[in-house]
Amino acid sequence: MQPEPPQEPNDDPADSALGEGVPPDRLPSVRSGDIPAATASRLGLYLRELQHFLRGGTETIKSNALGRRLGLSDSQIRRDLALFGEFGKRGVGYNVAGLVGALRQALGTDGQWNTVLVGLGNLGNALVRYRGFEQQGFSLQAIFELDSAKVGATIEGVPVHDVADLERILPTLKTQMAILAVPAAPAQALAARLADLGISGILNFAPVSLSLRKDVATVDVDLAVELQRLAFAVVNSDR
Amino acid sequence: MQPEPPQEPNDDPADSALGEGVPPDRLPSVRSGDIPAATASRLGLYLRELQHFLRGGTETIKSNALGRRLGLSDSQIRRDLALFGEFGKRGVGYNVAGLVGALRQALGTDGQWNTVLVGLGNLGNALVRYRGFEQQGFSLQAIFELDSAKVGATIEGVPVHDVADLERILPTLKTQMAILAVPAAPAQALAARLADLGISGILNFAPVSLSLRKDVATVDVDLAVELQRLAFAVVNSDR
DNA sequence: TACTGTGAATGAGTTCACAGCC
DNA sequence: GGCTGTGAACTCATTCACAGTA
Repeated sequence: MQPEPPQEPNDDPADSALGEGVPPDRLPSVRSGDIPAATASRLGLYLRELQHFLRGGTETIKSNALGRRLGLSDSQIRRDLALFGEFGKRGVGYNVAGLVGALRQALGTDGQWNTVLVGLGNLGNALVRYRGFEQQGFSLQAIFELDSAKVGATIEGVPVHDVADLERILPTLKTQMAILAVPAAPAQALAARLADLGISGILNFAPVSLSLRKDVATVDVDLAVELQRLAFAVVNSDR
Repeated sequence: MQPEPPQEPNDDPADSALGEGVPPDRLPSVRSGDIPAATASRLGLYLRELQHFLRGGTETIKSNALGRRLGLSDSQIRRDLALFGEFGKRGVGYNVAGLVGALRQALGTDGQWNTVLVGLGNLGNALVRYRGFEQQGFSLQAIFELDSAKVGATIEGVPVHDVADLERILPTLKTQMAILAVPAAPAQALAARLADLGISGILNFAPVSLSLRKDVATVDVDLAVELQRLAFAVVNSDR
C-alpha cells in the first residue's frame, strides 16, 4: 500500500449535498459548466483525433479537415471549438496542441484519476491489460474480485483483492473512479457499496441500469446494446 | 446484405415500393424509417429492461416505472413507445411481451445476424466468451487473427483463421457483421477489406475513426472515450 | 484569400398539460 | 381513478450565411 498523492485536477470529492443557492464555482479558464451536453459528448472524440494529429506533428487543423475525419460538419466543429476560445486563427485553422490541452482540462483528464477495477472475468482481464486508460490519465490502483481463487495475485503490477475487503481497502486508496466489469446479477449491489464508500464515478459494463445517489456519475457500456445499435443502423441504411 | 426477418406476430404488408406521396399517418405498424435518431438510440435500453421484466414474469409496465428505472421522464417513454402503436393500455400500462417483440423487430434483432470477430487479443478473447451476443441474435461464425500462433484453434466452438485468409473464407460465410477488436494501427486497413468483402456493419473497438463507403454502418466503442465521458460527468456533477 | 466566429434561421427533441379511454 | 397518446409550447442543437480577420 503505497501512499498515493492524488494529483487531482481541482476538487476534492467531498460529498456535497444538495446545498443550492450558491452560484456555480468559478473555474480558472474554461467554464466547463457551460458546455452543452451535445458538445460534451463529442469532446472525447475531438481529443482522440487531435492527439493523433499532435503525434503526427501537425500543428494546425481546419474545421473542415477535422470534420471530414469525424463525420461531422465543419460548422458544428467550429461551434464546438469556439467554446474554448482562442485556439482558432482565421485563414489558418486551430492550434492542435493548444486545443488538446484545453480539451483535457475541460474533460477533467489533465490530472490523474485514481481508479479501481471490480470484476476480473473475461472483460476485466482485458481491461487490466488495456493501456489506453493509463495514457489518458486513469491510474489503476487495485482490482477487486469475487472468486477467491484469483485473489492475492498481481496483474500488470496491480494487486487483486477479495471483494469482501472492499470496505477495508478502498478508503485507503483515495479512489475516485471504479470500473465495474461483473455480471448483471451482482452489479447493483456492488455499485451501491462503491457509492457508499464515496466513489465519484462508475464505468458500468454490466447490462443493467444502476440506480444510485445522483452525485455518483455513471456511464454505461453495454456491448449487446452497441451491437443492437449497429443492427439498427444496418437495417436503416437507406437515408 | 439483407437482414433475415423471420415472421413475428403480425407483420403487416407495408408496401416496400418507393411510391410516396400519400400522407403516411395511418397504421401504427412500425415503419422503422420513421423512428427518430434520438429514440433509436434508446431502443436497446428499452429492450434490455423490458426483457428483464419479461423474465421476471411482469406482464405490464407503466411509463412511470420504466422511466424511473432508466432515468428518463415518463413523457419521453410514452413518446417513444407510442411509435410502436398498440402496446399501451390507458389506465394499465404497456404490454411487456408485445413491446419486446416490436422492439426486436424495429432493431432488426428478431432474426440472426451472421457475425465474425477480427482480432483475438485481450478484448477479442473476452468478446468471444461473452454470451450476451448470442442471446441477442448475433451468431459468431469465425474469428480472424493476425498472430499465426493462435490460428487453427477453436475457441468456444468457433474456428480461428489467419486474417490473411479473410478474402478466401469470408465470402463462404454470408457474414453481415464484423466486430473489429484490433489495435488502432491496422484497424482502417482491415475495415476497408471487410467493407470490400460486402460486410454491412462493423462494431469498431479500435480507437480510430474509420472512413468507409457510406453503405457500411459502423458503431464505435472506445473505452478511453467512455472513461473521459465519465470524468466529465464527475467534474460537472451538477448535471 | 481562406479561414474562423457567430447572429439568425431552421430543425430536432423534450416536456407540458390535458383529452380520451380502460 | 389512473393511465396512455398527443397537440402545443418550449428548449436544445445544428446549419446557414456572412462579417471579421490573419
